[in-house]
Amino acid sequence: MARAATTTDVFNAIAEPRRREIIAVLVDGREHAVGEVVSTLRLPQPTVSKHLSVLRKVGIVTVSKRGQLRMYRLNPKELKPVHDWVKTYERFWTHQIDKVKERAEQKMMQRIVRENQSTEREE
Amino acid sequence: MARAATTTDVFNAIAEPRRREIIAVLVDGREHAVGEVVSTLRLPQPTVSKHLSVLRKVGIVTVSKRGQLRMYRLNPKELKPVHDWVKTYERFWTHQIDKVKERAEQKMMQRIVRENQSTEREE
DNA sequence: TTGACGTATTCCTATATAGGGATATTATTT
DNA sequence: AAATAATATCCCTATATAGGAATACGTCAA
Repeated sequence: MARAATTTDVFNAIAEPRRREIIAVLVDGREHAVGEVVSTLRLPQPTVSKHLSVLRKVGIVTVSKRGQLRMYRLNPKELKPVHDWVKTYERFWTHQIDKVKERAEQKMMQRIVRENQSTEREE
Repeated sequence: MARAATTTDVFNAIAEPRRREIIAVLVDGREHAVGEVVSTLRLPQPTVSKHLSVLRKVGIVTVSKRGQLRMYRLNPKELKPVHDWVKTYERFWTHQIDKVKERAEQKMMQRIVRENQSTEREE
């Protein structure tokens, strides 16, 4: 079997860096014409249109016609599944600082223990 | 150009649902043999080995030999880039409730405005 | 109507899967 | 050494890109 289509779900859609760049351009929540994205990212227009098509198919963006313009708007709640998934693993690096602290405290304790042992020996 | 390799970065690696399942099996942070993953997910052994290979190449898992076993361990901090990226868009659904309230208030205001306009016309 | 503009679509090619099946590799046991 | 066990790798096929180039499509303006 081949790799799942990019339009299968959000995870596949956002794997492409250019699509994440396009999402970043739309982050202000307002409508943007294709041409705006093209000039902002300096990519060929067909490239942008194709990527926007993928994002639209998975629901990350919505389109509306304004004259001859196609206005794209970010639909950020479609990114929530990704957030929910990765949130499960957040604690691993969030508690990293605590672990560093913990190790520092352990070393401190060991030093104190050594000093006490020395003192005991001296007595 | 073809699609970027699954081993290009974490975003491409986690696009495959089976790989996310494997990550979930390893979430306890302990070492797991390939056979454990195979029996847990009931997937063919070569399939699991191939997916683990992809995860290893992008650093999401680490391997160590224990006799004839290969022990895989999750390296969750490699998922942080995904978390950091999607965190940018978190506010959009976190403040969703506030937005609903906001829209309700706007409608209320508009109703009041309309009522005042009617009153003005009547005067 | 004709032309210009903004955008989508089609055609092309090189590349990379994911899974199935078979087999190679490495370690262990008898 | 031979058999067994755990895992990785190889070969195969169907499928799906992403990007470039050309073109079709829909809308606006003169």
